[in-house]
Amino acid sequence: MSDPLDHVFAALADPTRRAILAMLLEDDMAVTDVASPFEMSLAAISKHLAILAEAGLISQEKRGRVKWCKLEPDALRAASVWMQGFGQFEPVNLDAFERFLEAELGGAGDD
Amino acid sequence: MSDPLDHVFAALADPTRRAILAMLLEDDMAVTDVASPFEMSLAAISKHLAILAEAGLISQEKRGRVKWCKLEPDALRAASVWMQGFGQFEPVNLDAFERFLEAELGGAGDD
DNA sequence: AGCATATTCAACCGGATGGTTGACCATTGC
DNA sequence: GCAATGGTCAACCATCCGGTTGAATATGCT
Repeated sequence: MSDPLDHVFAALADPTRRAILAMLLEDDMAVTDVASPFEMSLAAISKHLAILAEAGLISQEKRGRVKWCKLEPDALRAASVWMQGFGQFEPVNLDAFERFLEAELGGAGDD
Repeated sequence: MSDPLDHVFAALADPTRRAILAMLLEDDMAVTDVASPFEMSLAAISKHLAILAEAGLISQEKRGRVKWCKLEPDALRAASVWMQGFGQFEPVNLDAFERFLEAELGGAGDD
C-alpha cells in the first residue's frame, strides 16, 4: 500500500529535512552536530533523522555513543526518475517514455 | 517561509495525487472524470486537485460548468533541479524506471 | 562508582491532512 | 421555470506531523 515514493517525497517536503540533507552532502555527521545549527530541540532533529532514515535518504550507524548520519543519494534516484518521466513527456504516453529511455541509454554511459 | 518546494514535494507525497498526475499525462480531464476511477468522493478528489494546483503541478480552466485539469510539468522541474543538485548520480537508471512504470502507471491508469 | 555526553522515548499539544457528508452555487437542457 | 449535472464549500472526524519537555538508556571518562 505505501509506495516508497510516499516516504521519500514526504520526507523531502519539510525544509528542515532538506536542509539536513544539504548538510550531509558535505560530510557524515553525528546527530548532535546535525542539530546544532537549528533552533529546535535535539529530540525534534532526532525525529527528522528517523523520518529521513525511514525514507532511505540517510543511513545511521552507531559507533560508540555517537550515531553517525550518512547521505544515501540512491533513494533520491527513484524519485528523480519519477519526476523526469513527467518532465520529458509528450502528451501521448509510454512510447515517448521508451524513446526517452533509449536515448538516455544510448547517449549516457552504462550504470 | 514556505518554499515552493515544500508544496511540490508535499503534493507528490500522496499516491492518489501521483496517480492523478499520471492520468493527466495522457490527456486533460474534467474533475468528475479524474474522480471516477477512485473509490472516494468527488469532494476529496476536488481537494486533491486544489493541492496539485496550489503546488503548480496542474492548472485548472473552467469552460462552462466543466473544469478542465491540465498537467503542468514545468513545476516538477524546480524539484528535479533541487535533486540533481544533490545527486552525484546519473539522472536515469533502469531499475527505478521499471519500478515507476509498475507502481504508478500500471496501477493507476489501468483500473 | 559516578558523572557527563549522546541519543532516544513517552507523553503531550496545536495545527495540518485526508476523508466523509450534506448543503450550496453555476450551468445546461427540457 | 425546474430539474439534472459539475463542482465547491463547510462542518466534522480521525489520524498524522512537527514541535515541546522531562525521563530514560547507552556509552565514555576519570
